[in-house]
Amino acid sequence: MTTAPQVSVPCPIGRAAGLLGERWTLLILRNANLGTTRFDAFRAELGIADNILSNRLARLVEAGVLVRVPYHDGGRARQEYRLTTAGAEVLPVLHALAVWGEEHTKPAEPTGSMQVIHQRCGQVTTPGKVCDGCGELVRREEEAWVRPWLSPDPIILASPATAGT
Amino acid sequence: MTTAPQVSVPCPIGRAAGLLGERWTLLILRNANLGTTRFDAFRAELGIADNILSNRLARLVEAGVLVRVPYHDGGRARQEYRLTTAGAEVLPVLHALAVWGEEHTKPAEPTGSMQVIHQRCGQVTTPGKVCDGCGELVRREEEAWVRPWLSPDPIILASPATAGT
DNA sequence: CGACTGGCTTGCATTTAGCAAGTCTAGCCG
DNA sequence: CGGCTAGACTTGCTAAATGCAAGCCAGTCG
Repeated sequence: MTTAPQVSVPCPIGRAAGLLGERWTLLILRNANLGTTRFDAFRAELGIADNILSNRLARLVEAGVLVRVPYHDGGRARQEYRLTTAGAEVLPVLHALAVWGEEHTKPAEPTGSMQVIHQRCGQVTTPGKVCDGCGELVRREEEAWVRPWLSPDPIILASPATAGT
Repeated sequence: MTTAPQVSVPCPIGRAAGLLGERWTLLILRNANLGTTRFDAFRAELGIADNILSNRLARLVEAGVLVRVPYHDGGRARQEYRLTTAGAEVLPVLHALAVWGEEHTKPAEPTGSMQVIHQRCGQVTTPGKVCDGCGELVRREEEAWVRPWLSPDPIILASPATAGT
């Protein structure tokens, strides 16, 4: 495992990087925060190999970042990977990466850039901060992302699986 | 290269993760932000293999996150790797990781946890936020980290290499 | 009953990472 | 002046991790 040896070092940054810094993990969590839950959907969206996706999902479940929830799809048992609270709380990391990436890296070909929208007031705002439009704290349930290279429609962030579910 | 294929995808998170999410990179940047500049020092602090360190430093220089500055040490030419502005700006990512790691991961053996101190008022504060003690914005030059498993002394964050240097 | 789909596991081939040892430059020591 | 040492790397080789392709199994559709 790539960065896993670091998972129990004394530095919290080292531990977080040891788990989240493995290849694909941050991308999986990004998509999970945007509502992806199924194995196939992750595979299709990320272009990740099956065995690695399987491995990563297992590790994230083990780490308590995702939960595996069986559900029924027309009578058939299927699995869903839902965010836990810990998974939902990687959001600040994603925000920080989004800001840094927007500022310091360039896409291969110019595309409209990602935007975070405060659904309550409808304004575009800086990721991870108080709303630029209305000055209020942007709550997770009120936050949506626009990723114009995929679709012009905003995507509201997924809510974590509640303890009872 | 581990995550490098992602460096020019349209999503800024993907691009940032493609560069910063490579193994060791976040740890190198963490230490660089704490003042490490020399090859040997990174090697000793991280326990990273020479060839990989060499490779990562080269990639970070290429990405504009670090600059290689030759300097004189008693008449001998040495290299120093200094943060650029882009390198200094990964700080929010480190803050987010520190908070998440502190909250959702456990060290192998209990140690005093990492603390961020606002030097101006001397208070411990939450990483990446307005000072919990005095309510003012914590500027980078006023921020110090205490990492008690290494030393009880606070370490003031390194300032990036100025354009002229 | 055969095909199909979602969610995986298995088997290699290819990349990376990790370790050890070697190189090169340049002071410093006696 | 010859040998020694230190910093900053390369080079070679082994051990993991990644990627691709194929296979499997349960259930549902036609």
